[in-house]
Amino acid sequence: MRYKAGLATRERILSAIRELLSERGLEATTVTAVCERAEIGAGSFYNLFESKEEAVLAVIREAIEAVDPDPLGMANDTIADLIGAYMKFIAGDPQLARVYIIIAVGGGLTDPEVAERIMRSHEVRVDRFRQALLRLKPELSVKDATVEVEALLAALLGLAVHRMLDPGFDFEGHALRLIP
Amino acid sequence: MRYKAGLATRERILSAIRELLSERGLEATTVTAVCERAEIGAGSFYNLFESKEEAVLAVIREAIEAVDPDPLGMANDTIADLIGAYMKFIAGDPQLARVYIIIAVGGGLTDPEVAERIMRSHEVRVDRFRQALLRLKPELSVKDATVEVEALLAALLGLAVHRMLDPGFDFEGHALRLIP
DNA sequence: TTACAATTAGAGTTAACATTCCAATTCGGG
DNA sequence: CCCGAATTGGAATGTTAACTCTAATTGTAA
Repeated sequence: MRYKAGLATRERILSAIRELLSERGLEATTVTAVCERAEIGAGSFYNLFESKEEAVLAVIREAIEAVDPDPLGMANDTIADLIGAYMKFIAGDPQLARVYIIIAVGGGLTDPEVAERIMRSHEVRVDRFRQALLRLKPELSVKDATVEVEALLAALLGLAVHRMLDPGFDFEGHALRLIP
Repeated sequence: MRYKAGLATRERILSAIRELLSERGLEATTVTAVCERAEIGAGSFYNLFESKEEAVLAVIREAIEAVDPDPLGMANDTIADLIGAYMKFIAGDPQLARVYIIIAVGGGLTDPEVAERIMRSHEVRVDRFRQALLRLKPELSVKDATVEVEALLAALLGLAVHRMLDPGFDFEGHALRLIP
């Protein structure tokens, strides 16, 4: 893959996978369906990806990483900032957010690599939120701060999941109410 | 299906589906895998169920119903009672709880009937929690009570999802902290 | 006990899936 | 403009899924 045409096709494939994953789930994301949506032949797909799994994992990684944008240099963010960033991800890129939720719940079970990735990204998030919370309430013990942060993140996750099931759900209103 | 043997086989099939769904997700729940685990031939399966879908839907319905046990006669429950019942479902029947979460998130997308069922069961839950909350805090408007209840249910859902991803997660401790 | 319906196992069918192969076309550096 | 490499579509392959068929066995009501 060195020519422009190849790179463009690669992007079309990844877009098709993103769409199919978020609209119809992992089961419906077949190579045939991806090729149809990307308007390419199967040969082109396998010219650019080793396997279906590799291509799907690329999108899944992308979704997991998108949950925590700018992992560096946020050392002074407030809890409100962090919640805002989470809201921005969920509301601002609903497609990738759906991929994240679907994979976190459905695929995290099956694929140990995905499960590992999700848990690791969650640990990072807990750390960051905890630091922000301790700056806001220095009187808390680390343990109490951890509990509070875990509850906060679970609530955000629950809101995100609910929004996915019910598109009319006021995710942002509820997320704002979670700011301590 | 009128003989005892048939009924027993039917139960073995439903158990196998419950196990496979909760352990390995919808994709891995194939008729072949179900028959292997239930130690029967494919002929027996199709003697008892019209299709794979019918059998899987039977388990899914069971899981959705289990979230709200005893739908009648809880008119005087407190919020604490209702949260306790939810906790009992999640912690007391982790297998069926996993099925519920997996289907609510992964399958609710694909299958409109499942999505419909999940939303309906959610409405019922909101009603029941709201009534309990209004008994506890009569000064709240219906609107405010709805918002509070939606946030509470989303938090419970988030905790349940998290517990599924991380079996060591202290679901019950966090759920108790949600009692108003 | 007997007769008939229910149950059973597993081989066979069909379709969809991931993947491979290849001949034809397109790309772009020299 | 020319040539080797990249890219392409689509037909071919092998596998696995859901489901059907059938002959043999088992259950039970009378």
